[in-house]
Amino acid sequence: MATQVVNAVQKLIPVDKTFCDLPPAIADAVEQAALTTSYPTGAVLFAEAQAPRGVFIVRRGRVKLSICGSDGRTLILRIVNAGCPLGVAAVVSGRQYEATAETQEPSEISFLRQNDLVRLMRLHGEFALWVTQHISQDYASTCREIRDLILSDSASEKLARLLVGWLDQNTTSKNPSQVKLALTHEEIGQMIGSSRETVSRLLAGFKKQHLIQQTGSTLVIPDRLALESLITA
Amino acid sequence: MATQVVNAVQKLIPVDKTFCDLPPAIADAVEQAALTTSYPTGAVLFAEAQAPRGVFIVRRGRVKLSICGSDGRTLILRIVNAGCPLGVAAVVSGRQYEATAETQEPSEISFLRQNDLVRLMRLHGEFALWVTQHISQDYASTCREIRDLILSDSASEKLARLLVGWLDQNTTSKNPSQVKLALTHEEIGQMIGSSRETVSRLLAGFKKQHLIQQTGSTLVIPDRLALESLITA
DNA sequence: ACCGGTCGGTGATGGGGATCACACATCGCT
DNA sequence: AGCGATGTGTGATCCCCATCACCGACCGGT
Repeated sequence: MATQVVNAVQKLIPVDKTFCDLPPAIADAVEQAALTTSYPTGAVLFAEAQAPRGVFIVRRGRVKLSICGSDGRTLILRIVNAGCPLGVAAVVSGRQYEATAETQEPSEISFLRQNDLVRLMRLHGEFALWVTQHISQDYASTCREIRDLILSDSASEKLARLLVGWLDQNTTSKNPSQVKLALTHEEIGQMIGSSRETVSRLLAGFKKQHLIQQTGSTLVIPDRLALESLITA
Repeated sequence: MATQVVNAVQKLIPVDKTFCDLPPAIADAVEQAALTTSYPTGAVLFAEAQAPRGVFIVRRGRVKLSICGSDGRTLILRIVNAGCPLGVAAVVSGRQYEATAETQEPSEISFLRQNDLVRLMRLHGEFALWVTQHISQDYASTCREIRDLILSDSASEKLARLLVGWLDQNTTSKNPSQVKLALTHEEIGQMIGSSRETVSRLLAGFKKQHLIQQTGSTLVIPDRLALESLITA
């Protein structure tokens, strides 16, 4: 609820890789202007409706982006991995942060002040393009979110879609039909816009239909197509 | 509505104003690369999931942006007025158009090919910044849309919010509590994610509570605060 | 071991709105 | 006028899911 921005750990951290996939010259310029710090789990980088101070670029870790309705319910927009800038839209448009960003694990995050971002964008069209590409992806992803959440509406469909989406992200794992379950039922509910209980019941139903198996925090999806068949509904 | 349908689609149109609020030098560069044409009502500039060809910049008129769910239902994202670029996210990210754009009245629209857009952005950081600002606004508006549509959910709340939003856009009219109703109930339903019948019933209810009055296609909202009181819900 | 907190399962209940099914109005067209 | 197309009003029905309520499991701290 009333979480506050953690300003505790301000230690400078050397980051090995060049800045994402930017040309070295520009990456250096960005690197010089940015301040990279380390955050513990649960740190709030910025909160919805705050005035923008600058952008955060995730160098390592995972950050949860969420928005909060007037009734107090929460919707998780997406989980952001390393390489992505956060809060760009707010900084560029000068309006307030459009969501709340909270680390989900210890993370290293670069901070770039508003002035520096705009200055660098004006200076390097290439950098501006990079920034724009990321916002574009965010925009596209948000549009998909809208389509999936509003125009579907059986909750089981949304859950199935979420699980299949997780499968797609798991190109890293050796076992491609396996998913590490890093979210609580409540959080899953916040991702698909439904209640904790519904998620519980749906997952139980999926198990009963042998669409998924769960051992500990590991989900196994033996038949991906069966799950996908729920989506066309 | 159809007084005189302009069907000379490929006719070049001289546009009086400089390009939105861009510096003249850049505006000229953009103007040279762009092709401005005239469209009748109902023209589809691009459709969801098409491969991007370029961006469209609305010079005059109104364009409806919508997305379409797997079940065939439609959600109207927003109505875009003059001055706004369309389809930028798709072009910049190289993915498909994220929505469908359709003119709602005879409009003049500039087209800028993908290559030219990227070239101009790379060349003029200022232009890239302008583009980015517009996407940022789109992104913010989409986030608001998500919050309003998913985290609220009484339909009456959404409708009230829509009406109040229309009031805010009407700074032009002499009578500030008056709204021209340019959408059918079906389209209103598509804006708030509910069915035509629900919109009908809700509007009837609002009238019965004297929250709105309707004569022809003109809505009068005598007590804005009363409507707003429905929103906190 | 005791306890407080977070998490997960599951029943019962109720309501909001989608959906179906009409009827009526309006408008443009031939 | 006559006719289709389109938009609107309203009743009846039904079902999904939010919500309330409660219980058991697990985990860390003292």
